[in-house]
Amino acid sequence: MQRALNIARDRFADWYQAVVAGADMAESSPVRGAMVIKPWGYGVWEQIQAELDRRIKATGHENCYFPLFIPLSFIAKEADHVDGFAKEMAVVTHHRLKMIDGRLQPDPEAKLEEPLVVRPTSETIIGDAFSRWIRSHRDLPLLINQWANVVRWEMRPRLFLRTTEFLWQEGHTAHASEAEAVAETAMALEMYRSFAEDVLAMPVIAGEKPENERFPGAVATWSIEAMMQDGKALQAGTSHFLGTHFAEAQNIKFQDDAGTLTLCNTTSWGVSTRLIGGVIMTHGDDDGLRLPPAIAPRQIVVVPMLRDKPEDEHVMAYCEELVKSLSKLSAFGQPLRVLLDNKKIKSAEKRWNWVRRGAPLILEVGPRDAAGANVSMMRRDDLRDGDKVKSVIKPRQDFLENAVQLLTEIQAGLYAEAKARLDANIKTGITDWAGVENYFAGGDDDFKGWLRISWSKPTGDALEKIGAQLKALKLTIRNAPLDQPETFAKCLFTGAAGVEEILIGRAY
RNA sequence: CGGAGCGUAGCUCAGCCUGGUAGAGCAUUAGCUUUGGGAGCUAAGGGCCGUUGGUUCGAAUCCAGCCGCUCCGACCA
Repeated sequence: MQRALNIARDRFADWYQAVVAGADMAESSPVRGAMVIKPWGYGVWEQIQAELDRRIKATGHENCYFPLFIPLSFIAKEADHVDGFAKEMAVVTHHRLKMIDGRLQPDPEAKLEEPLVVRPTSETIIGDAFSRWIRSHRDLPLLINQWANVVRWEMRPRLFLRTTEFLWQEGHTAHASEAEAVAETAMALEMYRSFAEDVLAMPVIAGEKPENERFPGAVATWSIEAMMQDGKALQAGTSHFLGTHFAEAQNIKFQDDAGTLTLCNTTSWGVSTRLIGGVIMTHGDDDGLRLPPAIAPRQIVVVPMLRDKPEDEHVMAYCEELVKSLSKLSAFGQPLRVLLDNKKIKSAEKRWNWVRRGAPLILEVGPRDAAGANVSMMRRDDLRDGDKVKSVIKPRQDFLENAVQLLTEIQAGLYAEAKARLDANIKTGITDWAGVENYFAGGDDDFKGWLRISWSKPTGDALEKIGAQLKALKLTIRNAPLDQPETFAKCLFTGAAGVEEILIGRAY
């Protein structure tokens, strides 16, 4: 059968790259690990930004912008933070180039007194501002967000999933009490969960990261974890309770109503362009991407079937009117995003381009459709009947009346499909290490999903040991889901009394 | 940074083992045909065969270095 892609999901890594390329979302750049995000990929990011930004503002946060460059000394202030990020830092050491021996290179005369790091995250530079902005309990809570790019010098980049430079949103807040800060962290986590599920149609498990997977410098880290179609986990968003660690390091203090100088409790939380990788690996199929309508830059694409004949004019006029009528409608609280694809390329090619890009609804309109007031409709979420492409002829008026409902159905359908996969592939009931080994035996390519097991939540060296044990099977602890039972089986690792259930699995 | 594989036309790749004038399909351009859907025929354009050096009368092909990409590890949103 002829597919829109020439690689199927059984070669998942190759398939992923084929989808990104086929959907024309991004490409690698001359700089290793840094990607060019192309209009269709960036369009998805703009939808993510727009909707998440609404939610961030609705919960009382304000947007700011902090510098890309951070004085090296700032990073050095929080010891764990240094440990976590030192190995992946881009550093600016000079401010001028000079031609020396015929080669353009940094001018030794123009060496910076203090090197600047390119932000890998902004806790330190925002903390510095917080220490100046906060004086009184009346300045709290301070709720800030920024949309920015960050740089982490990663070893093995993968488009969208792990790039040297990536785009994200980072929330940073300061609070008068620990309880308030923890509540803020929970709020952000819940915002991410609902955003992932309702907007990206990507079901996730929200929970707390174990001690050894925490953000460097955090007291506690929570995450949402999504299951990709190869069974691996993708950490899709994080929320960190930083306690007073950064407040201590950066002197973020306030006078309470009794006049006592007190350290703030701070939080930070973020999601990145990685979400786009998650959407691809959650919803893509062997014909390319399938975009949830809520984030599709174009939800309906109209492809006129032109043949350089006089009736083309009528077809175009009909299509223009159709697009105009559709554009008056609203779905997911926003005006419908409709495109008339009038590029001067072959119609058949247009169709397959939109299939690969994952436009939720593709309408083909030929002379006979135009004459009969019909449209030929393809649903990207339900493209084929066996090997054949399902193209359904519908009266134009019916389509207009049902378009919004249809998009809502597609959104729900993609979620339901992914949710069923997630639920079916979290295995419970394994109670000893031999069972884990046995379950994850066999090839890396086998679909395994995750295990939900009980443990005694060891810390320190005991936890390190478990980490190493898991690592031998390429497993990690993903998180301890928020939703916990009343009673627990014995700890799978130690045999001690269980106190918590955790998810383990392979991850990106 | 370690292990494996790969760099040949815009794209996907063959040719390399066994050295002897640079190939195919798709895409592009032109003409004709076709017209409910990824069309057919004919013709044309398009290559420092990643890069530097070595071996050789002769290198896409053999050898070495370098650069880049992909996969597997270590790192990670």
